[in-house]
Amino acid sequence: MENNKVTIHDIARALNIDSSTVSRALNNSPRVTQVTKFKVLNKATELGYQRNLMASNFRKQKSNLIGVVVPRISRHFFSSVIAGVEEVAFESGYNVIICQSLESLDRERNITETLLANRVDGVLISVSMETNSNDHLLQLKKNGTQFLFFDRHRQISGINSVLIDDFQGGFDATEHLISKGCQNIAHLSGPQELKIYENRLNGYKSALEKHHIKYRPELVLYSRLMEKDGKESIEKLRSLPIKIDGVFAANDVSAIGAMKHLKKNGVQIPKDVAIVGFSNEPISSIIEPSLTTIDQPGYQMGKQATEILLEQIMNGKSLSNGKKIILKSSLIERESSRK
Amino acid sequence: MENNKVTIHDIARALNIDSSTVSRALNNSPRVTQVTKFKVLNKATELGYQRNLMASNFRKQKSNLIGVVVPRISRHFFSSVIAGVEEVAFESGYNVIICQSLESLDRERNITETLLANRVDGVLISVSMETNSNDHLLQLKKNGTQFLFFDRHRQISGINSVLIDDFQGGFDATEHLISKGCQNIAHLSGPQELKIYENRLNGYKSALEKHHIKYRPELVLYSRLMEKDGKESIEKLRSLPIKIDGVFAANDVSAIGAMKHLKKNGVQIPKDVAIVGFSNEPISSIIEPSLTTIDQPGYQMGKQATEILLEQIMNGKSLSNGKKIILKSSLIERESSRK
DNA sequence: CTGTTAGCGCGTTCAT
DNA sequence: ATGAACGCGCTAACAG
Repeated sequence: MENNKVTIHDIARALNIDSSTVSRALNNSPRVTQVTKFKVLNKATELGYQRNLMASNFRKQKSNLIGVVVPRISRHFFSSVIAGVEEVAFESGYNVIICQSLESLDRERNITETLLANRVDGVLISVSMETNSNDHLLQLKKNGTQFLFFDRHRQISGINSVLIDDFQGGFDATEHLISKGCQNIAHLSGPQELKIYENRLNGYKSALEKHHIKYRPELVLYSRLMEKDGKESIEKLRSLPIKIDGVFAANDVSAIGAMKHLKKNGVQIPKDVAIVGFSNEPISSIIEPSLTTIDQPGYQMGKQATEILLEQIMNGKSLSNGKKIILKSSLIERESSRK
Repeated sequence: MENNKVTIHDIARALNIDSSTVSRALNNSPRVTQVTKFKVLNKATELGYQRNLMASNFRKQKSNLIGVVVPRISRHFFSSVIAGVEEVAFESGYNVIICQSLESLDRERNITETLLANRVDGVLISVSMETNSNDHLLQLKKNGTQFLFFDRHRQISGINSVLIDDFQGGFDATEHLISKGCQNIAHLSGPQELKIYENRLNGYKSALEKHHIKYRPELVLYSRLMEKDGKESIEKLRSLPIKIDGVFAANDVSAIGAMKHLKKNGVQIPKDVAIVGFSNEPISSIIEPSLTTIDQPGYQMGKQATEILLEQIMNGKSLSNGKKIILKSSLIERESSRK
């Protein structure tokens, strides 16, 4: 409970040297002799000294903090990304501060404000579903705070992104359904403000075209892809004159909502594979869902994004301008429990 | 790119008042007139002032940071906890810094050191599998840094914990298997250094006793509960003369390893429900695994733990001494795909 | 190699 | 209600 009040001055006083020497010794500066280093280190442990990074960071005008903004940390994709971020950051002596936008633009604005006030050295962000303007992001840019998009990005000149090949993912998902014999394939898409949903939709269209299936706009439903949206979308689809025989959902959450609703109502989608979502829940690989997923390399994405961000921080600027790193996703087909 | 150099002094100068008045105005102190407040606020936005929390925190000797230490953030239980932590912390103006021990004691020590150096106001920790000593935790205590265990705790006098009723969970899981007709139930347990595994094991024993099934020590395997441990445990069990007809795994990861191995080798566990693990993966509720889980309220735990921690921080000390908050888990049985 | 000096930006005395 | 002055703990610049 005793407040740790030991500072470098206390060490200095005890040793009859100057605090700046102590500082240098503790930072292992080459400009101080081994003997004094030794003495200082000893005295430090003797007095129970603990370095005060708050003071050090403040003095150096560097927080050694990087902020990560995600819609919701408990979604496995995002927590995987963060796992990667934390590992790379930790190795480089950075701490990671986590913020959830909870899919709210207001909150996202609030968060960037706080991060700025805390003088974080960099920001990694995957924007919310509501984010349809760039003002808060431009503020980061104007301020000179290094940042980077991952996954859910927006178009801002000069800002790099680490992305997943969403077009290919949408294409693969749709083609997979077609290969299973589906002809009337619905697509649950998200806000077209977000490039990722636009791209997945384009992949869907492209696959249909390749296989000479007519694109029907009424089979594409737009929502914020929450669980209830999946449910409601299924409702709407069932009221159509067309019999849907495959669904491609643009995220896992809506897919879950759709699946639950289908099961609850005992609806059998005729063809074998029904829903394709984007996810990489590890547990899903041991079960037998009628679910094929396009798995996203979240962990890898987190590591890579952080490496780039740290480089930007080092250089005080991005070397590449508005570069997009595209990672591959992989289609994982699982043994279906439907016959 | 222009460095934001605007400080309260710039505002003061522009207004021909003192910086201390500006400081008071910005902090909405009652000891400053409305007129000057107004002028200050206007000038602030005009000059593009941004408060510097680094300086403010340093001056106030308060970081407004709380550190969360988890074994691995990408495990759904932990990311759920963190989601809850972040929400509560954010509302109270605290930032959350995330650290992963990756189940390594060395890393955990390293982390507490960093957190201390960063002068975090409090720490929430769920210890690693390797953690068999308390030195680093006692250091926190000695330092007067408020902290709290959640889930994986250790016994330290005066330190509060938020836990899940592991005894009951183990009991429920085992009794469930018994109700399905299992008689030879194996248990994959973890390091007995950790109370949670000891308690789950005790629940297992207790359920056996209640139903007059003899406890056989050779059916309990101890490991660090990684995927490969699940696999290896199954191997060992198969080499026993006894035919296992049920498995109770003390966590989800080992359960996954076990399941995968069983399926790969086409082993049919005779009875209907085979494995009970601790998890709450949301996606698992729409699929049809031969898996019953004891779901843990991670999100709720995160919120509650944070509330207690913030209270401790407010008071500079814990009001209750070594209190244990016990949350209930719930057994979730899923439609089995085995016949 | 070490000491001296001077802040980083803010909040908090104590005056007035 | 406002100003003057100081210092949080540390590091960087310049001396010597």
